[in-house]
Amino acid sequence: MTSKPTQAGPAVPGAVWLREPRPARHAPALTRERIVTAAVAVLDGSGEAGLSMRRLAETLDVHATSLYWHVANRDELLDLALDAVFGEIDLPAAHAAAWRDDVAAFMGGLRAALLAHPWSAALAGSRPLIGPNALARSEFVYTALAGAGFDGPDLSAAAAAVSHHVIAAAATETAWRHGDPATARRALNDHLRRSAAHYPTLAAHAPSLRNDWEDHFDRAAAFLLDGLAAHGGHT
Amino acid sequence: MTSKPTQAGPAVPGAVWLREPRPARHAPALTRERIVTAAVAVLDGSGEAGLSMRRLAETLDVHATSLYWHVANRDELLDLALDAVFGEIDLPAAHAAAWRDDVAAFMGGLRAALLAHPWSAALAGSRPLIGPNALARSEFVYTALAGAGFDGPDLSAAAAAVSHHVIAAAATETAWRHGDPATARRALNDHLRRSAAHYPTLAAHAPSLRNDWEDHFDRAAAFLLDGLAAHGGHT
DNA sequence: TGGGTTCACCTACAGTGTATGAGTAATCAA
DNA sequence: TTGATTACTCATACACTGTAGGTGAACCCA
Repeated sequence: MTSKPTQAGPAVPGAVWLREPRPARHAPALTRERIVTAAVAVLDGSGEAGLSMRRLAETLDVHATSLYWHVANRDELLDLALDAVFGEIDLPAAHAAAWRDDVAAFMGGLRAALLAHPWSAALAGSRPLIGPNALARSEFVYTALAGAGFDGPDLSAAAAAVSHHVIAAAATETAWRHGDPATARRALNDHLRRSAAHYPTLAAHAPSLRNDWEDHFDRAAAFLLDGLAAHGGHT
Repeated sequence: MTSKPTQAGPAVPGAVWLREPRPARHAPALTRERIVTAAVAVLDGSGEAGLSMRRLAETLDVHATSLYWHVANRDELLDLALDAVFGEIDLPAAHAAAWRDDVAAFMGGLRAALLAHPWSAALAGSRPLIGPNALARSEFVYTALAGAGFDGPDLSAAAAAVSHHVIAAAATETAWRHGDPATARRALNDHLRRSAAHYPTLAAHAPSLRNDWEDHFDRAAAFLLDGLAAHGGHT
């Protein structure tokens, strides 16, 4: 009877985080870490659909099935890659005097990391973010908002609102920028022109839309932050 | 030389909306509409990964390649299915006296539609929402917010903030509820317990998290709406 | 030295999206 | 009514996917 991969179990969502990486006895060729960084590189170059186990293995000079010793399946690999992106968010070591600065720093850092890896925002919106790096960043927002006076369900709601806004905005931005950027825009304009009677307000404002993404993001973030400030109590 | 599918072109994102459905001369077996509703049914039953062209064709008593006469490729089919979900949002025919009621109605309707089709929220976050149904709903929010005093870039930023929050919240909710709901939660708790020292605030609040999704959603929505109210000017 | 573990490899399978071309039935022009 | 054209379905085929199962070599500890 051969050895069974007892660690790399079935494909239960979120189960990666219950599993330690294989302990490396003496510098094996493959490591979970090496695999994940290679996966991020492939994802950056070819997007989510462009990551196949065989192609990833090729970049590591290894056969595809060897990856399954270190990673249960492709989906878990995506979890790990995504958490690696969260690891790139760098936050101030100490909290600022004003909670709003902290939250703004988090939003900016998260947005930058997600935009730097265009595949990541869509992924972040579609699965529980419970990797260690994601949790560490969450902790930062939680403490910042707790300092603002939030507590209990309001605290988690506020934190969720902040993350949600950044992730969704980054996902929309990357979605619009992907591939031929003119196409989606032409489709939109075409549609609006043909039925401008139905969408008068939209038609009047769509052209100004989608020009300066960062400005767009900042305005929306300001709305949210002002709303939070009204509830938090503290300044 | 056989006829070429001149309409169903290459896989350019957003290009579905530039293409009319095939004109039905006399009740053909397959219709774009029939395909899309069947696709929604399969998606509802098996999720995004469960939708294959062959399986969809089977439910229509048709061969897989026949679908490509009416739909360019799988990706466009997803675009169409998603827009069909947006079509299920029913909004008040006339605008309410208070803009906030309109926006709240939109948020509730969108959330309900996305949750009714668990595959849809993740999809909505990952592609431009420019289908006719999506645009019609956008128009509603735009006019409501315009009535609140928003204009120019602020208007589109406000509208985006509203949609973003609903989509991201619905995506998170469905992601957590998918499959074995206990697993992600156990992974989170396990992680928090093992390193509670690193995540004190998170550890203190996580248990209360993820219980009442609707309450969670409403609180966050209130934060955003209050923030908008502070900027809009009008009541 | 022997036994057990670690881990990369090979083979194989069922399934995927979709390009291409052939075939059929309905329509239109004459 | 005839012939040509279009609208549409089907069949074949290809390159590629994730991953289960088993094999064998290198290493560790006894």
